[in-house]
Amino acid sequence: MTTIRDIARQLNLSVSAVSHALNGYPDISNETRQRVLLAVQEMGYTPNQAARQLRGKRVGALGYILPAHMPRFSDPFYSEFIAGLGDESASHQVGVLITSARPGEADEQRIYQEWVQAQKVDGFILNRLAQYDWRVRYLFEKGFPFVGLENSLDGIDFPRIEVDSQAGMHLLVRHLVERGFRRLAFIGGPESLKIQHDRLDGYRQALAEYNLPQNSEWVQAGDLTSARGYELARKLLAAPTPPDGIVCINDQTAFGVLHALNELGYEVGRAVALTGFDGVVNAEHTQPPLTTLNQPVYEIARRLVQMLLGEIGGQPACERSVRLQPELVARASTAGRVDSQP
Amino acid sequence: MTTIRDIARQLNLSVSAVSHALNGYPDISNETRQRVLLAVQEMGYTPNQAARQLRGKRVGALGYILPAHMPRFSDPFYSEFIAGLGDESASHQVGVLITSARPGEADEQRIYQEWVQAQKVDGFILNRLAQYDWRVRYLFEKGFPFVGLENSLDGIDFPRIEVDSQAGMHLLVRHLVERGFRRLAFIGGPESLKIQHDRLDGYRQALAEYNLPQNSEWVQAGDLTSARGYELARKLLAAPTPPDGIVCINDQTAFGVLHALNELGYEVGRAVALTGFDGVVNAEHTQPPLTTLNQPVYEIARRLVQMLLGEIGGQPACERSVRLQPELVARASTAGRVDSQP
DNA sequence: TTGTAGGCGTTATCAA
DNA sequence: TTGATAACGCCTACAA
Repeated sequence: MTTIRDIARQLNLSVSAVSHALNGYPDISNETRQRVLLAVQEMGYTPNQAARQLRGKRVGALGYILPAHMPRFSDPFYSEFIAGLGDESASHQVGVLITSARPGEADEQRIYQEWVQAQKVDGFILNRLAQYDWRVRYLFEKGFPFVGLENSLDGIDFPRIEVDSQAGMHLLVRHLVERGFRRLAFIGGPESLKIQHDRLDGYRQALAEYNLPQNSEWVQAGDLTSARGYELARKLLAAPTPPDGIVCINDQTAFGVLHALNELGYEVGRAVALTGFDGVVNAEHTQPPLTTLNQPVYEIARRLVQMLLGEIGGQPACERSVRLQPELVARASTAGRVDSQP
Repeated sequence: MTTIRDIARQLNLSVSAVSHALNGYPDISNETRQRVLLAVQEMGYTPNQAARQLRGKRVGALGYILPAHMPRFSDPFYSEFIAGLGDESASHQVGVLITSARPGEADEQRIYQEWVQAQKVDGFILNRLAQYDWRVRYLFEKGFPFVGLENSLDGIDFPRIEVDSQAGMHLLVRHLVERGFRRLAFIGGPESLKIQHDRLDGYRQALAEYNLPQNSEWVQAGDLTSARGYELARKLLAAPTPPDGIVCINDQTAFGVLHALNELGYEVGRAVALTGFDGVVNAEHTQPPLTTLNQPVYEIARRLVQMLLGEIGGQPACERSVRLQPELVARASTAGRVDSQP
């Protein structure tokens, strides 16, 4: 491994001269600097991260812990999100250290603590925030930099991006009403999740506003997977008064619901409407294509990295909280109501 | 930050005593060891990675560079794969350092080099191998540990998992023939990719074996995305002699093809058959559900991590090359041929 | 069984 | 403008 000493020896310079030349200090002759740069090129030298870090510099890595609930964890949201994190951090010459943990389990806590303690990363990106989130309180208390997608209710003001779920749900419900659907069910996610509350509240408020019937049986708690969406859809449709529209907390859930609807012979978009939330690419290619609320996942991920790097670099973003409006993407799954039971 | 010295001071011990106690040396009294362990617990001490690494130990991170071709990169294959990498590495107390780079571009090369040079990671996991892969040659030459999903043709024997694409294609084509489909097209990926060659070869061999018609217009080069699958399907079906079956290199491509087929009014599974490759969860929920060759992506990722850790720890796997057979998952998209043109 | 000392590669401080 | 030297936190011979 080529070290800074090798360069120094090669050029008959001192280590510190080389270091200065490399780190852009102004007190080095231009000629020397050129010689150093050349040698670095030729000998293929890259500063050793560990040594640098030990000396008090940044680690050059951001932490992200994938909330993988289950072994066969599969959600295109995350490939987009991670690609966004990766692209943006690569462009700033930092990496993203990733591992996965089942949310809420002891392991998860251990990993966060360890990465903080051992200084494995310079900061964290959080998503899938809980209403009251242990991670937020812990990191804040430690003074460790972090940013989040969504907020928590812990009363801590951290840099974050929020997607206006409630406004989105209003858009969606209005759209459904306009297309003639009135008996709207909601398939959500785990109780503890912040987005579950926001989206469910949005759904309820919108129902009230448009004088739509409310029915506690129409609200089901899923787990953000297609498999669960599939099951709950069958359950909903077997009820005495089945809904004529199903609003899902995310696209992945909607895919499962769509499967069930197709299998049961419903004409989706006509007899029953269906909507998702996220705007993943796959939603465009379902049969029928899925109406959804698009969040610019890739851009959000990039922005989060920017905010976090600012935070780490000691330049806290002037705007602590960025609020984005999801965009309604109307597709055939909500084409318009026509009575035709299977 | 709590350091090993803090612990030592607290207990009136020397640093090395603590170090020994922690690293399981036998020359420490049991009582002392207990006291140390307790203090470590109480004071929340975790060894500093950087210092440890500088001292010649492992970094505690594996590298994976996501081959993200495009901004809105979205493929459930990767969320499964990354979850597998994350879960397995977490259980061995190491992380996965991830970034993304467009395959083949200069950036990609720079990142690999930098991570090797700066010792950011202990080893690499490669996938999407090219027929002749720069990364394989580079890492091998540097003596840097790595494992791969798929092989390359560089004549280098590295630890890897291979999925028998050719056998898989045989299964698939036989299945299609049995169901009455004979004019089979193939939508593949970029020329340079190893899997493109393997799967295309498998397709061609199987066609020959079953005396099926070959037609160069039926072989299209996509890019593994749904969007491109959608376009190419429309092109294929507009041809003078359209196929009655479309074999896709991966599920994601097949999703786009399915969209096109549905849109054009084909009865998928009857008039035209469609198959994917990967076995992502979403393939189960399409309309109709997609016949595909299942690879145990999650398990593969875990196994790769195990192999890589063995390699790093100086215990090269006895089996350098694990060969897996993909499993045919027959679903409605290949139900059986019935003549009914739209 | 415990303590002392040297060094891993960098950067920062100070002196030349 | 450059050079010597001291940390950073940890591990490990070797000495006590």
